[in-house]
Amino acid sequence: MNLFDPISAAIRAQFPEVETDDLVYAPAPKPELGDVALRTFVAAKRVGLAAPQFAARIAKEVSFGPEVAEVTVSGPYVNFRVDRGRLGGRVIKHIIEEGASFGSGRTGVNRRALIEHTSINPNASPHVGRARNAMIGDSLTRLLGFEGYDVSVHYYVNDMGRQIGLLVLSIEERFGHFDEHTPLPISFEDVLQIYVDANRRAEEDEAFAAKGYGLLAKMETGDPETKAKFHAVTNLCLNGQILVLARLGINYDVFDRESDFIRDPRLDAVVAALAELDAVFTDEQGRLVVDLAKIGHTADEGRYFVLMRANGSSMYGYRDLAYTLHKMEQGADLNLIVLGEDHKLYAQQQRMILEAAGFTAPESVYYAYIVLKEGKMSTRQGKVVLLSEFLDEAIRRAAVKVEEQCADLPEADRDIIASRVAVAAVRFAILRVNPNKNVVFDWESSLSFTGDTGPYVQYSCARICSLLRKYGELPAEPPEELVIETDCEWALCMKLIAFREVIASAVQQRNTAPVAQYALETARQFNSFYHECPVMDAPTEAQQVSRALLCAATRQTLSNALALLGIEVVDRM
RNA sequence: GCGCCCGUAGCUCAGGGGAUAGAGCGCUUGCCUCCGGAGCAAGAAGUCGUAGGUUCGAAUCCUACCGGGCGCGCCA
Repeated sequence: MNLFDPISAAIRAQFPEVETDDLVYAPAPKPELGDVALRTFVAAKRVGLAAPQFAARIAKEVSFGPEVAEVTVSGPYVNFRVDRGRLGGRVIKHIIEEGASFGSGRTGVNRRALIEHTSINPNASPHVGRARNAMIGDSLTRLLGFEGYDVSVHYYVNDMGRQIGLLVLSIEERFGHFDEHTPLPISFEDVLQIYVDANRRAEEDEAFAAKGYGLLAKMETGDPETKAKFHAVTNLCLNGQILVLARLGINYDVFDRESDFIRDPRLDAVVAALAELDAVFTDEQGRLVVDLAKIGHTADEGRYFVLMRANGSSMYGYRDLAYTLHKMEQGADLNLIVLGEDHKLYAQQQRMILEAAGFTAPESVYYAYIVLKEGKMSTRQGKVVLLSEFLDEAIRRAAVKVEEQCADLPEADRDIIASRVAVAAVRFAILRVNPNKNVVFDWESSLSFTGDTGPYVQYSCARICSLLRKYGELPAEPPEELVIETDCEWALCMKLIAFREVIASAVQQRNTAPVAQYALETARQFNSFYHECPVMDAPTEAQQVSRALLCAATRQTLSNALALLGIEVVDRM
């Protein structure tokens, strides 16, 4: 459904050389100028006229249908006054018919997508910086699902590595022997401090650090006892992490363990292909190294990529190649991976290697770090704001507010509302910022419930719910034409229909931040309408129905937008 | 040093070739006998990092510089 198709068709009837895509519509900058503005720059070029001349000819020569009430020219712009009731009616009807899928471009129907995100080291409770990855990944998952993709969410469990080795050592040292079958003597919450201590000690105590590597080497050879210990520790951490993330509504379909990709037979083909190109060699110290210069890398920096250590143990990047091949073998139409911007070069190197060997790499989505005022977060140094603490505080603050607003509701209901509001605040604060920007973490602004926040959008929905409860039943069949007399009703209609373009662009850019921005603008537009236009007390019944329908369509649109951000609406708050 | 990203109001952020650059927070002022004040309306606040260039038109594209973030051979 394209609202201005009739206008475009009329113009093309007169000027056949103009393409539909050349005709760009936007709300007129001021309501006095008209309802819709057409920019003629592109189309004018096509016709071979200067934009102002072309605009004038459109106004004079084209005969428009009943949708258009008035045409005026302002320089290169053609401003239309349209039949608001007719077009608005079409918009509302469309939204109500589409319901929860209003806005979807259905670009993913009958297609499969695989997305990997979060993939935190299973060593401690996640901090809000890591959560940015999870939220972006989860939001993209929802967006792809909305578009019709069958999405599978993968979490790569890095259950190998020196850091896990150090953790295992420390726990064993302090609490004695354990394995996969005896319950660990510690809880998830204890791990962070143990991890911090272990890292500090490894810096000073060389023997300790070496023991960590030793454990890793044993792990790599498949020693069952070591494997059991690693699994015990990583399971504890992973389960704890999953629970925290689930509180934010983030879930996963598949957990892939790094330790399953040691010495993967698929890697032989990759190394053989690289050897064919003379791009892999064993260096003087016995390491297996890729020379990326042989496969298209131009800079000196990052030219060499080590696959295996001299002692024969594999590097993370080597195992990751196998994992990527494993993911690509699933045959999804779209493969995404969400990575911190510190992984950019690494991901490029992986891509180069895979493509040189005749495989394809997933598409990367990057995000910049959330930093503290004091500098960047570091789990190793314990310099973090934990996601669970952040969420706890958000819930605490939301509960206070819900208590005073919804005193009549049972406690269980209030708890649900407080938790949804808290999640809205937390997710919105992070998701609304474009991922390529650093975020300086601030407790106050990210836990605010007023202004440009998730709860503000939720509040707008709750307000509509309340209003529609009082209004009563909406007509089953919305009328073809609405009564739209004020500028703010019309502006709201225009805002609602713009949702589809926002989604299309979000899908294309793999970025849901604009969806958050859109939700804010729409909520603001609605609240403005709400204060200016009474619904129940509108002068005529036709007007009451029109406005009530406009409210319902707004709620649907906001609810769809919030759903993509992983935020649930509430009918009271 | 080289590469990638960012620089817009006091602060946090939108806008990423087109009409007078927009929000929120904070500040000033109105609005609850009125559908929810987690709200609305208005005001003050900007050489869009700097300097060149491309264009009918640049916050937006290009180049250089400045400032910040990230990365650059046996961490993951």
